[in-house]
Amino acid sequence: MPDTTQYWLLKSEPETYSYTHLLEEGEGTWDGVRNHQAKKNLQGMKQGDKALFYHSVSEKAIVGVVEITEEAHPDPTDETEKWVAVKVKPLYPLKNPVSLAHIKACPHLTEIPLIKQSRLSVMPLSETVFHQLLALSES
DNA sequence: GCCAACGTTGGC
DNA sequence: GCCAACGTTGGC
Repeated sequence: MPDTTQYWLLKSEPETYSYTHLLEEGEGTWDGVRNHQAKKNLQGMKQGDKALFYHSVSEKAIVGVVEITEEAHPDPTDETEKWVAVKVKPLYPLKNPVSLAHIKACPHLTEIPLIKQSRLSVMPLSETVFHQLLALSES
């Protein structure tokens, strides 16, 4: 079987839903998305895909890696049944969180959606970028 | 606290 | 269909 894993970045305010919280729960539903582009990205996710977990606002850093455990289904928090959610489980936290400032300091990473489209909360990453971002945790 | 970037709403 | 007003997100 060819490896068809796709890579993503999920953004959350740690005060609302933190990686620590996800670790405690063991598995979490990624709901509450109310943006069409983010929705489209959620619908593109396949079970087994990997995503970076980014804490926005107060931390502004990538703090961990998660895996998609359930593909897009109706968002339980949405009464209109227009929006979708996925389920994720934590894989491992990063030893050193990768800060936004650190990412911005890398010339080869200035074109990623996290930088160019700061308000998007669910975005695709290429495999290369995914690994480049993880590598920053080691430097 | 401020502001830029977007998205949504509603008047016309 | 256009656009002003307003709300939200998120970086600084």
